[in-house]
Amino acid sequence: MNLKQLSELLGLSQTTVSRALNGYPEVNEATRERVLQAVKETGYRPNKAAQRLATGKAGSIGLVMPTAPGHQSDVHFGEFLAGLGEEAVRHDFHFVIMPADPDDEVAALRRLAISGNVDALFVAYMRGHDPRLAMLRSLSMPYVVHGRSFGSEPDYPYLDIDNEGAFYDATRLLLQLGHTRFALMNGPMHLDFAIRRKNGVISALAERGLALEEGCMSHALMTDEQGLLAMEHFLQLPERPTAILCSSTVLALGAIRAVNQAGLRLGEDISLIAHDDVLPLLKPESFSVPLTTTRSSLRAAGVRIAQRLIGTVKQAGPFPDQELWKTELIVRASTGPAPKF
Amino acid sequence: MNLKQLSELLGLSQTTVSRALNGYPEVNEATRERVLQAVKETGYRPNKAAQRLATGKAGSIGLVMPTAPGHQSDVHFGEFLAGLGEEAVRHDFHFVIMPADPDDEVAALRRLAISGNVDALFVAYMRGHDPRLAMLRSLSMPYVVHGRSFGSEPDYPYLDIDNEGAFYDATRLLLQLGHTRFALMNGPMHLDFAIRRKNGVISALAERGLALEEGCMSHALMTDEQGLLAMEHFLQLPERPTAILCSSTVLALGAIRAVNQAGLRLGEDISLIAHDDVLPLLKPESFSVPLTTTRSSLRAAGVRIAQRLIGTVKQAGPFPDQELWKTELIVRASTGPAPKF
DNA sequence: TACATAATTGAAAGCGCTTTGGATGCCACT
DNA sequence: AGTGGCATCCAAAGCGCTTTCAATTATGTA
Repeated sequence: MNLKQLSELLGLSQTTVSRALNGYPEVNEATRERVLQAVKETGYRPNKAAQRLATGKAGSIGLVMPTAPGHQSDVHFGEFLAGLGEEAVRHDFHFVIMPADPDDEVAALRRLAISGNVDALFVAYMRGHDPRLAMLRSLSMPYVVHGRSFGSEPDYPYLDIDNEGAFYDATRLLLQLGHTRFALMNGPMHLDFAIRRKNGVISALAERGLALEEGCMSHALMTDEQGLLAMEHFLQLPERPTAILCSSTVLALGAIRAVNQAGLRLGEDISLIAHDDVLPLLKPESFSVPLTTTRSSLRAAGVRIAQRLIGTVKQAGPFPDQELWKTELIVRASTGPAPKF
Repeated sequence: MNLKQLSELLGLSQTTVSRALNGYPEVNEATRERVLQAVKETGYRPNKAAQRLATGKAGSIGLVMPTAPGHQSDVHFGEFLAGLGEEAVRHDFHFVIMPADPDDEVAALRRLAISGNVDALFVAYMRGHDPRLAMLRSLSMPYVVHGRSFGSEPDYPYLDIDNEGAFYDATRLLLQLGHTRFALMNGPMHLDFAIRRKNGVISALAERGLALEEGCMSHALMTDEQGLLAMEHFLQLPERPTAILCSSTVLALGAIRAVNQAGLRLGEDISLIAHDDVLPLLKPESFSVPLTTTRSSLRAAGVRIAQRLIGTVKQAGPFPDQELWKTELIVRASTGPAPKF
């Protein structure tokens, strides 16, 4: 069943039927009723491809999913997607996901944009001086960046959390507890959030005349295995750190295992603060020693970005271009006074 | 730049240019070269919407992502998606993801199918007597089911792992180690894999004249929190089970925490076997007590399903309709002889 | 040389929708 | 009766591609 058939069935023109369906005002209410009734009876659905060709709108937002043989799938990605989805489903939007090799993201993004399959783009996993920004700017397609790109002019639409502030505050808390030996367990070095979190730690330490030793910093994928390895390394240092800052509860999972294996007690021998993306899988409050965290819901960010993206496509009012969310510092049992030596 | 402009530029007809681009044999090689060259220079990309309208093919596979406010995002889902993606990217396919309320999956799937946005469907989270099967059959669109639907005629295309066999084997191993008190920590009751795994346990036990007590079975979302709760419950039973079968390493994570908190030793007081989907996040071999598991890579399943789906759309040879993968039973330290009372 | 055959290319008809630019009829008002 | 304004509706022109059918030229064969 297509428009033509439907309109013949009704004895109307395609024009009128189309207008009736799309809520145009210049159609008689009685006629509209008839059309709607016929749609119900025949089960007519407009052909999306045709609609898209005619209007240029696709009703979808695009994103690139980094993936490759051997590439770790990322829990954080799934959670974020759920947030986007939650909002999209309210507006009858869908996603087009372009899987791409992580080394090929710029090209993949461009391909996605000019594929005509999407109305707007969502971009994540931002890096310092991210080359995608220039490309996006040249694209004349709405987009929102999740995160920011350290070193680039912040004149693009983004939603980010205050990573630097979060880790600054967390570090200050530990300083107040008397800690002087710090270690930072971070995400991959080139990623923006990792850079900012590091800066947050460094600047809080600097205020007390302290520095972050080179060996007290790890950059790795945020898996529990990497957390274990990094912590094992820290624990072997001659001047063992007593205060650990951790970029994810997933890393913390492994880190804590290492702490336990070394026979140390979390919250006493070692204090640890992790950033909590509010993954349903890992609740910091139900760790055996509940975790002190900086919290910001990844999912909520997904919802918000979807709102902005879809809103822009539907031209539903202006949205703030830049949003920076504060995180919450939630103190639980994994932090305590620095041990006395 | 569109086809018309490009063809005028080349002094050729749209027909010839189109054929040159799509690899038709009846075009002069020299001409094809010229066209390809011009494409490179102009950066011409065919409009997908038009292509789709003309051919009816979208170059994409569709899937429904269960999501709702408060709905747990599922690590397993992300991992599976990565597998699909890995294969899709090799064929320049993408996904269209339709987020939908879990209660609305049948309707969402139908909407997706008739939206004309996809060439094939992937379906997961199968339930017993799943109502989606009948719908899919009526659809005349290729699809592959991940899992099966207990109680339905198995005449649909699927890829599944031998859940019953896996848990049968695991249970037998524990029986051989002398265990007599079993508990099963399962996924949501209505899901097919949960039903089959339960059956596997029950039939292995039945061979020894044993039964699975009602209180020794839990059905819940596969998160570590649920694992903790279920295990705490098991440990309070008057006849405490010594052998635990667990539907996911994620559940096991919480379960083990409960075991530790109760001051019991894994592999001695309590033996545990978990099913391992090979999540990069959770490696059973790096648990503090390495986990005995039944293993089958979720990601590999994703790759394979994508192969079948894309292959079918491209009409690249026939594929087996039903595939049932065996799991591996990998013995590590979390299983040991039944304790003597 | 004449004719069948193969190799290349093109014109034009869709694919199913939206939207522009009129029609048409009806009414109120001069 | 003449005019302008409304409310409705429609024919037809795209949107940018693929594909059928046909035309043209080159090649080979009798």
